[in-house]
Amino acid sequence: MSEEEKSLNFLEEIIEADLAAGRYKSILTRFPPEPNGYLHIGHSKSICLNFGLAAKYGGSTNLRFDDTNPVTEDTEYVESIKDDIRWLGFSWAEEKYASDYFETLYQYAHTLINKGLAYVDDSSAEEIASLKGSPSEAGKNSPFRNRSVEENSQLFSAMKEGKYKDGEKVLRAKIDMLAPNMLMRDPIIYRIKHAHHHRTGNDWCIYPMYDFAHGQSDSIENITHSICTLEFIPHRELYNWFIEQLNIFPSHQYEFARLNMTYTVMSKRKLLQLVNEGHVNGWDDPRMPTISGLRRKGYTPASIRNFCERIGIARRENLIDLSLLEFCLREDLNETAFRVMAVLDPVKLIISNYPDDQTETLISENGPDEKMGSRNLQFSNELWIEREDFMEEPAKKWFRLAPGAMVRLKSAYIVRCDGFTKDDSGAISEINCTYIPESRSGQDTSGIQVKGTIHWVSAKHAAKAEVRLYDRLFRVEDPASEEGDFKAYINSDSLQIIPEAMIETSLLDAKPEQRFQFIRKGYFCLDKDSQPGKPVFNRTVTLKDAWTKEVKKSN
RNA sequence: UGGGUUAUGGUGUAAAGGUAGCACAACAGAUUUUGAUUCUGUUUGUCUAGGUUCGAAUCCUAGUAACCCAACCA
Repeated sequence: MSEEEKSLNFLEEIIEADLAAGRYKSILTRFPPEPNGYLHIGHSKSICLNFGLAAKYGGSTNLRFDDTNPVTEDTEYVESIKDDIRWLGFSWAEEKYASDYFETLYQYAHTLINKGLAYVDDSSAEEIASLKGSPSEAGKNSPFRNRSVEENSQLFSAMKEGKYKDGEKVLRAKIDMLAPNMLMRDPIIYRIKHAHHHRTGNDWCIYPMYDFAHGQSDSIENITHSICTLEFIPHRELYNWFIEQLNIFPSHQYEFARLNMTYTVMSKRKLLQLVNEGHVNGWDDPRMPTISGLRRKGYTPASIRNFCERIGIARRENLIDLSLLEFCLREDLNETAFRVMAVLDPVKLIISNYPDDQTETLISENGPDEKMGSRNLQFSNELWIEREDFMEEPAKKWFRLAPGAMVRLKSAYIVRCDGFTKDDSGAISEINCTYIPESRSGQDTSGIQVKGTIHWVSAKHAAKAEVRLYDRLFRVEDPASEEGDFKAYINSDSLQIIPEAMIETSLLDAKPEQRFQFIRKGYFCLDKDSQPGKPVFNRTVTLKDAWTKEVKKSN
């Protein structure tokens, strides 16, 4: 074990080196979402990283909302983000907002102006863009670049006072229009937005840009390691430039590769489209890769944390198999979920030699671990079994029910199929069996060995439930990199609703977010749409299924 | 005037000049009152071409490929 712990990711190496060199007494990280959408599984990689690193090295983590763009942000998102982080199992040291620092940031801007390092530009957005050049073409200086410190100072103050309309003026850092890094070509650091901010209301009509808020906020909070994703690499030069010019606490930015996962999309923009255009039913639709969607689907916080641990941290682009996430989920659920019986596609099984007026109470274990206890099951001569567990003409290697064949009814008796009846459409309507009285579960003296065990529910005692089965949202592994609109690759069969599944009555006591294994069918949990007496279950994940694979292979 | 970042099995991720390891996936077998779980085993890899070295995924040289940067978004 200690051998494995020796291999550190590159951030752990940096931190250990910093600590060993005495550069910091302890580390402080931050998780900095913009409150303009819901968190997704990609964010959980960042959350686990930032909080995990701090925990590992005895530091702490701030939650900071990067709320510098009032037109896209909302309190609704702030609350959902906090919920999701707490649900994942993390606690932040301090809850901060970039907007807490608007006054300080404004003063910083004046500092820059006074040093001759910022100027007010009256150019239009188009003019600024055209003078900016391109990656392979140098930029040109703005005609407003050489305004005096006094004029800039006055103009910037006037911007703050609301003397100008949106877009009329901006404040720019005066760096180098020839810089190969586009971000160093006099980046805009303040723009005018007469908009209502979810926290500061109408106090401000100028708002700092990301680059003039993020690093400064890190610095103000004394963040030691500011960890972000790869696309911010070019920002690091600017990040450091501001810290140096402002002479403030030197936080350092480090970048890692964001999470991509097969059969889903991870950009907020795309997820927003799925929600707004009705391809899913909201941000917490169980098919969404959002934390709230995964949570509603039945994912456990531990499984997500474990997943984030296993995928590792590095600096190369990656596309993680969805199957790894599902593996982590099953690993957790296998140990914790109670086993119950539910029949999703019911067909009637009649036991001809079991008295019609008799009901028997059987005992079934709740799980592989004895500590999970047991419960009572009602047994009678009329049962529901899964339609797919009967084959009129059995395939090879089939060891479920078929004419003349025997199977064990889980926790009950062995039955032999004597015949069946069909309805007018040719579908099986009833399966006739006899049971072996000496084969009762736990006290079997029949000596009969059967290969198959199937689940069942007593028809006379069954309750009903709606069951929702979810499949992957997209038909292709990487919809975002596919040609054309990613929405063309949506899996139209990602949701299957079973209006009336037959469930054992103990499931009527299910609590929200309580997870079950429906034996042989998968893991399920109660959905928030449930009403008293009218439960709704979501399939969290299927069980691994060697039989279906076998069938596919022989076809 | 372009700059930056990254390349290890199907997918991730280790190996800091010295046995290419681990996990997922796949495949095979054993156990099983869940065709689940568990257990055992197998297959598959250092971007290319040169070079240095007793020895290279690692160092050097030259290529190649992928990704990021031209919002008054973050």
